[in-house]
Amino acid sequence: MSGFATALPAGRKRRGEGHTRREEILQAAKELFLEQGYDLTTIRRIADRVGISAPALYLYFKDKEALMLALCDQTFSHLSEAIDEIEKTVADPLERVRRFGEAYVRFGLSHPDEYRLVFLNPNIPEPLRRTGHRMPTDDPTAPGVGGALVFKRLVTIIGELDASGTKLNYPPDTCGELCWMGLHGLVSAFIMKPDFPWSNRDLLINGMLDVHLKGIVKA
Amino acid sequence: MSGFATALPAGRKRRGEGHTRREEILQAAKELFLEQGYDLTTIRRIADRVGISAPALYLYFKDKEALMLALCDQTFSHLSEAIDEIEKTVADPLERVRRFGEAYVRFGLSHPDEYRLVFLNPNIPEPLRRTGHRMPTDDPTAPGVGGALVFKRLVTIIGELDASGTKLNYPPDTCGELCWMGLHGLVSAFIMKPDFPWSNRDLLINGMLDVHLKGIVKA
DNA sequence: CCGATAAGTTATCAACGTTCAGTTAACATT
DNA sequence: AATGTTAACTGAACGTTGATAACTTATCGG
Repeated sequence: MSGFATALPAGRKRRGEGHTRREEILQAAKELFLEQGYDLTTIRRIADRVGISAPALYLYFKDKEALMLALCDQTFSHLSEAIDEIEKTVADPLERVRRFGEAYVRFGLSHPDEYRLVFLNPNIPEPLRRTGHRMPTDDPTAPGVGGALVFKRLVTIIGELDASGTKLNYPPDTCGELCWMGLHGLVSAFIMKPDFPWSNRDLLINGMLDVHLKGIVKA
Repeated sequence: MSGFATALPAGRKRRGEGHTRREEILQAAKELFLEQGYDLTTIRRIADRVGISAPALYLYFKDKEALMLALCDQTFSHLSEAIDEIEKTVADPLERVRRFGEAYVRFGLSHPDEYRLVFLNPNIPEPLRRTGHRMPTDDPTAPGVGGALVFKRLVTIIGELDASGTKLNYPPDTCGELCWMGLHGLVSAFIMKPDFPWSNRDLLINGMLDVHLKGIVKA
């Protein structure tokens, strides 16, 4: 047993100059997805950038969708780490919620393609669409669940806000859902209509956070 | 001058049994888009359902994107009519905003597929996505502006709220954007994750409206 | 009937995701 | 050192896609 899931047998040299072809592919795909979006990024172009043929890509990923989902999970784990950091360093529950919101929005805006794929993609190919966005699943290792887990953590944090004695205007679940919906609407709008003349971006982000934080806790 | 923009010269008979081929195409495309989404709906399948060949479709629409945009406008004109009704019957500015929000959410929830088509279709062709949904345009006859016009009307209504003397926490534009983003997040969430165990739907709708109305006007 | 034009066809294109069948490179064993 | 095995890879091809070109048919006014 190698203990090195996706690697070759130990000592084995590879064709390409890179050491882990899978990582090379992920990197190239990530660059291209970010440059041109999902649709315009073709398997052939990814392969070209890596320096291999298109079919070689299928040795590492079942299809284009699996490749993108692998990238999504990889990306969402970064957001999850940012939330870990907040939970470790921020004590005040209300401040935690705000910091979560800031991190969430920042993440969405700097990873629009991954955000789109996970949170607002109804046109995903059939097998993926059948399971919605995998939210109902309870297997955290399944591909594509990163977004759902992050959402659940916000609900948890707001639940702690309630437990810490802060009086809420709605049940904790409802507060969490409202807050997430607001942030999600904000991020979606920026992503889907980037050229629209929105008023100042930071004003909108802070405004959304203020509106929801004030609206959630009892006056 | 015929006054019948897309029609044939008066008295002219058509090949198909339908009277306006363009409408037939729109109807078939709408059904297929709603059944299978944008990507899975092919030009050939639309043509099949209408009973014509694929290239014939290009006699009526420049490309697949233009067809989609025509559908978007058609759908959103219905929402626009509902807003006309509110503006005619509701005098109080704050109440107008709330009623707008209710109508917007109701529209989204009762036309989830059309809403998806216009506001959260990330697999829309790249050139279309780059321009958002053409929100920046100021030509009201241009295709694809239906959603944008509705949004602008909210901003206008909130602007009147400001003009009527109610003090706002942010500029009217910003208030409108925040409010729309919140409602959009709400509708999107319900549409995209209908199976998620959300808390009570009406509680969330009213909660979102309360949160934003209270957050927008000065305490 | 005729010329014009609207409406539609077949044939075809390049590009896409993907699969197939075969080839090369690196190892373990003899 | 030759051999067999297998991972890694390639070129050619398949079936579809959106879209175009070139051509045909139907319907009209005159």
